[in-house]
Amino acid sequence: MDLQQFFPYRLAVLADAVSRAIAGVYSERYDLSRDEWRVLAALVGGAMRTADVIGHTTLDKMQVSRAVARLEAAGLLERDADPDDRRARVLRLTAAGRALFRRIAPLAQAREAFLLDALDDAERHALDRAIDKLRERARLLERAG
Amino acid sequence: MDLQQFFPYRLAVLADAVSRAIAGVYSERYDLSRDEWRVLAALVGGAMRTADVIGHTTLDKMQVSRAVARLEAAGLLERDADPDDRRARVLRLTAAGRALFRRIAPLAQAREAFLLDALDDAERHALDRAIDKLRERARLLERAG
DNA sequence: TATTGTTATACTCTATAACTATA
DNA sequence: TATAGTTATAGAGTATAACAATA
Repeated sequence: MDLQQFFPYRLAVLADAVSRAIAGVYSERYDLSRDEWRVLAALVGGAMRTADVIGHTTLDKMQVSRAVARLEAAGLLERDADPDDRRARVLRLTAAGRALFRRIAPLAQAREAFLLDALDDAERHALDRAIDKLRERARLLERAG
Repeated sequence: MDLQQFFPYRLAVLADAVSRAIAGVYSERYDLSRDEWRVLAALVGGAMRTADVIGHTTLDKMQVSRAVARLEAAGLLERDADPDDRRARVLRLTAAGRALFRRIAPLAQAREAFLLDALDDAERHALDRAIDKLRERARLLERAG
């Protein structure tokens, strides 16, 4: 067995490199963590409850809670009580939060485009389908333990 | 910008799921960390120096040093002085280390096969090429910072 | 002086669970 | 009694650098 050819290894190495490449546009310059960036991206489309952010991000409730606390402290996000269920919180970006996202998103998208430019159309579509299919199978294996 | 459709996000989510699926075969059952598993896999082909393991795994010298210390304590690996350069160490799996790898590798490869079975030949080849091309571009972006 | 590998330290992340306030 | 979200805490992983031995 050759580690270099082992698909899960190659995928992990690639994903780490891509993550670092994207983090480059938000971590040092804007002092955001990956989780904070994800919460920002989830909320830029509009306000939602913590539980909905969890559903949109693969973050768990603690990760969201911490990311939200830091974003709130930085003035990028507000928490309001949900009138329908006062245990819940409605999360909403502030103008500053939206402005920050609008500065970062084009840089992140430019890097995404640069990455995908390496692929031809057939490769891009195959990759797209492969990601969905593989994720489904990985979920099955995870459940198996 | 939709996070669900953002390629780096989808890739990270997939790679996490695949990593957990593979870790399932070595972490709980055999109490190995991902780094220890990688060092084991790197050395199963034969003895090599710490520096060579670094080159074969994307681990850095500290990660290798710690993984090696734990594997040695578990009797899975030996460290010998390198006669050519007495600063260096030659790392070599013990019989127990090789036996452990031979128990785990088929399970890991079965999971890899199960994942890749979701793809047809064209998708598999496209994915293969895409991984190499994307990794190269990601490296360029990382250097840009 | 530079390099191999180890150790130290501080920092971040993660996982588990206890907790508050509602329902 | 269950759920939404927060806080606490311990463990694992990460990053930086100082260090000993050797080149």
